[in-house]
Amino acid sequence: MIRISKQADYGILLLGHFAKEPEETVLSARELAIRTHVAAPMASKVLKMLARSELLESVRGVHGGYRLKRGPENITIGQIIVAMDGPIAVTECSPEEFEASDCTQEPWCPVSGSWQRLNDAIRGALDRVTLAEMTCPVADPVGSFAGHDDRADV
Amino acid sequence: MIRISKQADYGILLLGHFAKEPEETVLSARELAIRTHVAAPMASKVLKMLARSELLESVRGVHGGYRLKRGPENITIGQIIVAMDGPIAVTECSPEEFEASDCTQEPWCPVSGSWQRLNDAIRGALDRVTLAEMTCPVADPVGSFAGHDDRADV
DNA sequence: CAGATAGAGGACTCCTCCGGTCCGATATTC
DNA sequence: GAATATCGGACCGGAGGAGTCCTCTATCTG
Repeated sequence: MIRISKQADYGILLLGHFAKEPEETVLSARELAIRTHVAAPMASKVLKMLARSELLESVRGVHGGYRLKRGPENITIGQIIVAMDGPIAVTECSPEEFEASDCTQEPWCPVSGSWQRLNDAIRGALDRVTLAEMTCPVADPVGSFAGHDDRADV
Repeated sequence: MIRISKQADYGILLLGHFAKEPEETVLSARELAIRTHVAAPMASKVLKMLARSELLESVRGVHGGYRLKRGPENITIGQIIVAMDGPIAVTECSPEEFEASDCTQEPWCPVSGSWQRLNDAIRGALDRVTLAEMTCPVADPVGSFAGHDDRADV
């Protein structure tokens, strides 16, 4: 678990292909679907969402398609996930929606306050990686952004 | 998204109640269900899983129940989530299961290598918070483990 | 020893929500 | 105006999570 949705996954994948092209390159949904081996309607759906989130820019009409709105080094994984899946939060009971939520725990919840920090930690991790770094093929693109790698498997 | 399962949530909640008791306290599933307002069968199920993962110790028979196996400062949120939801990984295509996976992307995937680092980052964040810190009511229990809090909302 | 209590382990059902598809409308080019 | 794209929805099927229940075993108590 602790998984992101498949659509967010696709989003990163699709944007990855933009990052490997020269800036300002326009790629159509169909073209991208072929390259990424994602079903065409699905790719289209994901691209639409990314465009609505200001990560991509759409070019309509013949020879249209999508274009990266910012440089790949200015797009973080966190932003992509938010675009696809909505706000990042591991639990429903985030402070922003305490009232609306059906969290029957709140008054007794011994850990209520600390969720926010956990969420922040994860957000931080996701926002410290840019698209450019993700697509950089081999080397150590991000430094040891995990903090410390001396940890064994969780 | 980027959410943990509800059961993991319950797990943290339940363990939180142990952390607030003196060490070695034995609490029955029924008692905990009442305190946490979690349905009894559900609480029982979660406790069983936690016991199997060596986080709790069970005491059978009359006046039985569960007891924390380690001090709350030696139990991390990451461990609890792993116990409830299995290995932490945001995508299916983790290297450990490349062969078995149906990841049709691998050969072309522009981001394959970097997922591991992302996962590590998240694991790190979750393992840097202990149960003891989560239950500490107000203060700043964990320092700014988010790395930097100067970030706005993602 | 017998009965009551509590956990162990699993099977089982319900139902939400994700993944995926499709269609009609609109915009652009030639 | 015909061809090609995106845009914005609605729509559906199924996997898997959430939750329940039942039986078996272990332990304590009277």
